[in-house]
Formats: sequence, C-alpha cells, structure tokens
Amino acid sequence: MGSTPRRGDTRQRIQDVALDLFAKQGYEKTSLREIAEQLDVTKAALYYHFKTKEDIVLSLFRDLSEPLDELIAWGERQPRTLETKQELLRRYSAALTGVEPLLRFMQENQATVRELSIGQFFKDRMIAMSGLIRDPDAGLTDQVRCTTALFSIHASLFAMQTIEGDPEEKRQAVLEVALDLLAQAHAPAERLGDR
Amino acid sequence: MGSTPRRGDTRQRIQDVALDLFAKQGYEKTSLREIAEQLDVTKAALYYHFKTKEDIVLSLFRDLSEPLDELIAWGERQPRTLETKQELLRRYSAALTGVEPLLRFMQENQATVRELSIGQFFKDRMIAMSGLIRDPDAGLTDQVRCTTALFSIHASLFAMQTIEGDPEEKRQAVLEVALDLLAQAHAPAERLGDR
DNA sequence: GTCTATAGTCTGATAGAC
DNA sequence: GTCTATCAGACTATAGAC
Repeated sequence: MGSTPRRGDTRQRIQDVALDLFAKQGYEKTSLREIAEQLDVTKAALYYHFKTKEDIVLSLFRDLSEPLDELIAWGERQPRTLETKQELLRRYSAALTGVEPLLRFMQENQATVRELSIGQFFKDRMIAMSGLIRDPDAGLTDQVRCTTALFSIHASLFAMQTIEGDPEEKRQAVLEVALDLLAQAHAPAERLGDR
Repeated sequence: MGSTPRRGDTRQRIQDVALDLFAKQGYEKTSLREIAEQLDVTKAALYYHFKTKEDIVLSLFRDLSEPLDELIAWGERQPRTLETKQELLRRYSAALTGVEPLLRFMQENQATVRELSIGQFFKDRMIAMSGLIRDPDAGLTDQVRCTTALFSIHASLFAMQTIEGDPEEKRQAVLEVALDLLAQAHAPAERLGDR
C-alpha cells in the first residue's frame, strides 16, 4: 500500500503548488497549465476543485483572514492605551509568523491582489489596524512613528533578508524596534537628550 | 497651428500613458492594445518606438537609475560615520521625490519587475544601500533600526497614505523618524531613559 | 512615422467520456 | 476525481504598404 501516492489530498496539493509558484514568479505569470504539469494532472482536474483561478487565491487567504479579523475585533474592545497598542503589535507579529510565503505573494503582487476582490478586504484591514495604532490628533512625526512601527512588522519578512540571523531572533528584534517607535510616539516631549 | 496635437513626441506620450496604466492596473494586466488605444495609435506604432513591452519599462527606469548609482558611488567614497549615513538618507529621500508613480509601480509589481532584467539591478542597489547604512557587526536590533530607517523612506509613499497632510511635510516627518532611528542605532547604550 | 493585416502562441475555461 | 479534446479570445510581435 502507498505505492500510488496521494489520494484525496489533491485540493491541498493544488494549494501548495499554486502558492509556491505564485510567490516565486507572480500570479499572472503562473498559468494553470504550469500548476497542473507540476502536479502531473490536467488543467481540467484543477477546475474540479476550484471554480476559477481567482478561487485558488481566495482559498489561500482564508488562513490569514480569520486571525486578522479577530485581532482587530479584540483591539476595538480594548481601551486606547499604549499597552493595548503594544499588545496589538505583538499579536500582529505572531499572527504573521508561519504565513511568510502568502505574505510575500501578497506583497509582491499588490497590483494584482488589489483587483482580486480579496484586495479591498486587506486594504480595509490595514486601515483598521492603522486606526487602532496611530492617533489622528497627534503630531505628524508621531503618526509616522506609529505607522512605521506597524509597517516594519509587516515588511520585516522581506526587507530584512540582507540581515543574517535566526528568523525568530530577527522577529523579536523587529518587534523590539516597533515597540520602541510606539513608545517614542507616546513619550512626553524630550526625546534623545539634546540632538 | 496646434490643431493637430502632438507630433514627434509620441515616444514621450507612450511612456507617460504606459507608466500611468502600469501603476494603475499592473504590468501584466496592461496590454499594448490598451496603451495604443488610449493614444489613438496602433500597436504597430508602439513597436516602432520600442522593441518590446519590456523595453518600455526599461526606458521608464532610466531616470531613477542614474541618481541612485551616483548616490551609492558618493556613499562609498565617504567615511563610514553617522553623519555620512544621515546624509545618505537625506539624499535618498530627495532622489525619490518626483518619481512616486514609478516607485509605486515598482513596489506593486515586484514579482514582475524581479524577472524583468531591471529587477536584479535594483536588488543590487538596495543591497548596496543597505550595506552603506547598517553595520553587519552591530547588534541585531540596531541593524533592524538601520534597515527600517532606509525602508521607511522607501515605503513612505504608499504606507503613509492613511495619514493626512501635505506631501512635503510628510516627507520631512518620515525623514525625521528615519534619522532618529539611525541615531538610536549609533547611540551608546542607554536609550529612552527608563521605559 | 504610422498604418493594416496577420502569424503564432498561450490563456482560462467548458463539455462530456471513463 | 481525472481524463481528452476543444473553445473563444487575448496576447506579443512581425511583415510590408503608404
């Protein structure tokens, strides 16, 4: 038994290969033929499991959508304190761990994702996160600090590739910098001594 | 005179329309037919001015390549001091001003640009900039600070869209935060007092 | 410098047999 | 659940007239 590999997990295999190719060479440049060939099935087999090409992408994003929605809902129930914002960043960082290929795909194919119905969804979520983190009445510089804090966590997975080191250690370092930025945005007046 | 508009500037007009459409809907989703239609010429006319579709993109990037190369060359001639790095950030921020649509296109079509011969060029330049800004022997957190400083300038054009305000004021605010991050990465030990 | 016409290829998607 | 066969439409790119 087992000489005929994989039966019944075709749907999962399609998702795996699709995400891999989408992240590697982009959504548009990846054809269904290519995905099918790599799985040794035909295009028609793909259409049994997914209605359209876009449907494959939608299925990939389901794992990311729920944790993100829960995080925002949690944030909206909390008092708008520095501690809440810091916890938001910590949870956000944790939520993104393990979905790096998906994030990379989203990051590198923004133009595509934007028109892919899932695009508006994530735009709304980023605006919501931004609204929870920064204070519209604060100074411009402090707003930039907060936005940079949020964005640095988001971007760390691709921007920090030139830095060597253990991924988890890097994640902690990014989180530390982000929390610092947040604290500075909420500090009274004096910052780095003189300067 | 002037009733027959635009003669001889077709090449420039192609570049303008192409960049606009590429930035708006992505490189792959923009066909040469679409560009030609918007200019009221035929596809063949496009091929008179540009050898391929990729060639249009290459021509767009020429304005950005030279200032960036000069900046890196300048940086490599300077002593590796905090002042040099701060000046690098200032010049980098200035160099990016005015080419926002091009940057947005590059940002949102990374997957495409990466395979477009110009991709390796910019990857090399970003690595070079990163090498000038951060110190590989410094602590992980300080390296993240430096990378975030560089990246925040780069990303400010799209990440800060939720913040209201004059673009130039926002640019200054981003620069201030970036310079702060740089200074903190080079500060001795004590940071924000207690915290 | 710009046109028409078209070659040649690939795409996402469907119908129907097994 | 996977196959073969095929669709209509879109694409980049070229040849050659004007």
